[in-house]
Amino acid sequence: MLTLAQQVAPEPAAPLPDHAEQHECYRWHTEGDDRGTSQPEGTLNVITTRDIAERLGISVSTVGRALADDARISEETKFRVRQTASEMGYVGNRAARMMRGASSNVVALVIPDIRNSFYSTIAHELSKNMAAEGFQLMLSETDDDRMVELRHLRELSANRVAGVIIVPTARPHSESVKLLRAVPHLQLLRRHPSLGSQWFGVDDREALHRATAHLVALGHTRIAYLGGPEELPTGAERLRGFRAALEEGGLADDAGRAELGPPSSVHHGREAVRRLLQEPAAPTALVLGSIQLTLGVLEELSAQGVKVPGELSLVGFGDEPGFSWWGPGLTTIGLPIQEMATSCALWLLRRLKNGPENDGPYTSVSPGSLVLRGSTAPPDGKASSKSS
Amino acid sequence: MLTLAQQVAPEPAAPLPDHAEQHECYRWHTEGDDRGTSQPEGTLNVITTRDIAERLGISVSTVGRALADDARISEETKFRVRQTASEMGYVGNRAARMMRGASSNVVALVIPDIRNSFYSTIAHELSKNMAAEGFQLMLSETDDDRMVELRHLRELSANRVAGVIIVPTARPHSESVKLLRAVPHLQLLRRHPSLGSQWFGVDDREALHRATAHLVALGHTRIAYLGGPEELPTGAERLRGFRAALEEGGLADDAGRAELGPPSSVHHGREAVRRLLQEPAAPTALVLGSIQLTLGVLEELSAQGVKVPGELSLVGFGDEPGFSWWGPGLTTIGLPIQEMATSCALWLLRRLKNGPENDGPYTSVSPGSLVLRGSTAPPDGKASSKSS
DNA sequence: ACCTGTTGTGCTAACGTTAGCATTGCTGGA
DNA sequence: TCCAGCAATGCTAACGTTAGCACAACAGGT
Repeated sequence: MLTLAQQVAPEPAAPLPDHAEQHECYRWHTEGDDRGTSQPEGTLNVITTRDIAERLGISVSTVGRALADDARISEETKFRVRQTASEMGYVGNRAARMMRGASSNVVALVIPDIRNSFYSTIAHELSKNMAAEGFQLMLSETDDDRMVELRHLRELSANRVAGVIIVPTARPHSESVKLLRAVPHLQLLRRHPSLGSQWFGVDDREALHRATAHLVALGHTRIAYLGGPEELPTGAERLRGFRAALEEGGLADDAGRAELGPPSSVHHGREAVRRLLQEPAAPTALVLGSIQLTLGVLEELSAQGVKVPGELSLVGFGDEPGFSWWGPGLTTIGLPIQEMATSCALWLLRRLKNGPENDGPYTSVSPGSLVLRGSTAPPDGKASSKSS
Repeated sequence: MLTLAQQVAPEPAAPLPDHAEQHECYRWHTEGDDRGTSQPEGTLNVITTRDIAERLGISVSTVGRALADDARISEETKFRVRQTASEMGYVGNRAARMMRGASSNVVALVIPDIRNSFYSTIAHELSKNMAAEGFQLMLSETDDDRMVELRHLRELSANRVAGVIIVPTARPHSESVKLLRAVPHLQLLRRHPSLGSQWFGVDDREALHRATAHLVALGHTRIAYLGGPEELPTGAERLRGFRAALEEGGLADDAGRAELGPPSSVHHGREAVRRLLQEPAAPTALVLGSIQLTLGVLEELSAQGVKVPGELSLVGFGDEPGFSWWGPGLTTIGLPIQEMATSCALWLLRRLKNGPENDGPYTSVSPGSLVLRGSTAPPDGKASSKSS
């Protein structure tokens, strides 16, 4: 069978190595019989307004104004300029324009990890809304490391991004705070007081409160919570919601068990749930506090063949594609990320258009919802309501 | 119970509306008793080298050289400049530097949709590798629309990005081709001849060939393929692999049935598999040609309660978290996206460092692998090998 | 005393674009 | 005939940074 590489280059067929053995196979073609351009790429001399002006025998100003559709330029000149610009492949230089005081058309999204579907959804909504208004999106991943965050913010500042939407690390560096102060910005999901009071988030406490209360109502008395560390604002809120629900349910202090750790580690989710199940008085119910942890827990429970909700009732976090078909269907905490992201985008766009006017403290809290499926039941093992 | 908003603003508690009813609740605080800075944000006058020079009574050149750690500047001056720069919160203006011929430190990733985990994995790897070398990542989503793609490429060109990694649409606009020609670029996964011969992709044909051959070997004689349109290079290759395997298996022409459609529509996956199962001579096996279609199919089969592999053998595409715990475990086509993305990043970095030298046609083809789980079996219904 | 080299710094131009002001040629009213 | 007014365009400076060249001060060798 022919492979793609062989189709592309009609050289004598050097058979490809075994697929199972290596991951990549490189091919340098020595001759350029390829359909692609033969010009050295990336070396194209860039066209400026001056080039156009010289070609047409007019001044740079006129060219600039014609391209900007200035009213003072005759239609005929405009037409000739535009035509020539197009012919010569002119592309305006935004860096030069920026130096004349214009602001950039780039906004940045600073998040822990784009692979988390939470954040990729946000990135998508943001990108879509921003692109519609002519803005480009810059993506910076912090990996929840404040120094990485700082490095990114330095770069973003140097690039003079017009705005920043950030899911901050637990305790941003003081220089990060300074840098953000010079740019319209918005905190998302997590909130750190030093970064100002523009914040869009979810009511984490309420969300976990409802999830936990649901388990309490079913009659569970040994409930565990597995979530992010308390130093993260979201982690702290979620833990509070969990504890509050236990307290309100009149459960003893030792009824609840909280296991905190890195929230974006699938691996940690697997480890933690394994430990929990091996304990002498293992919990009969488990609430989760992050998507990645949920993914890990689901993997581990599947692997171990734990019966849900028979042996363990489970409330997940977030609502990923696989959650609905996992085991009996995963009861989970659903969050309106898409709507939130859109709101963020619109807020930032308005802020960028209107300037700092009316730019007082601003906060938007979205509530979560409890999506009831089959993974929760009373502790005796009888399945409860099952609906999607 | 208190909500976050109330904690943030100690105003008389206006009770939050019912959570189930609305998605967001806005709060404008009229007074700034917030901990955040009281400076008008985003209005900070930006510091330039000139400001530093004036403060120290030296020339801009000296400041510039001190900051660039030029050997000709005395250590003492360097120290004073750096200190003052830090004090004043100086952040170099990359736009100005770019005008002096320096290239930008931004590379762009142009993809259909970041929500596809395929692409978010790529974005992550790219971002990580690029950030390590001081590059920032710009994200552009095309939604598989060539005009959107064009608009993005225009913006990217205006911003003078240093490089572009692109998953092109089926038939890029001729202006897109021109624009890309001026920038070091690299095609990923999909390949369009007009965009040159730098390409990293997977052996789509081989991957689908193996998946289909696996089903043929099990004894299936009515096999369906559900994948992207033939106009996409990946779509065409996958279809070819599917057909080739059928042919080699000695099956009649009508044994195979190909259903083509939008590859990134989960909804279309659901619809299509529903139609397939209702047909008079419904297929006994199904191979999929995209992640999103696979997600749709899994949802639909779960919802309908179709027995897999009893009633239908299934080979998915990609390897998402949920695939291993879906039903009996999904046999699927695994692709080394992570490794591919890393290779892309390294290639582009090398290209950016070394310039166009040695920049001939280049192609890298990664093979896929068949991950055997429980969703495939002989047509009589007996389960085959089950391993993860 | 002169030349040479070194060290540290300043001056100036240039990158591509745009905004303010000046200039040219023309039309129409006094 | 002269000038106001307008339309169309040109000239120049400025944005912040950097590279090339010039310059000043001083040391060491002849």
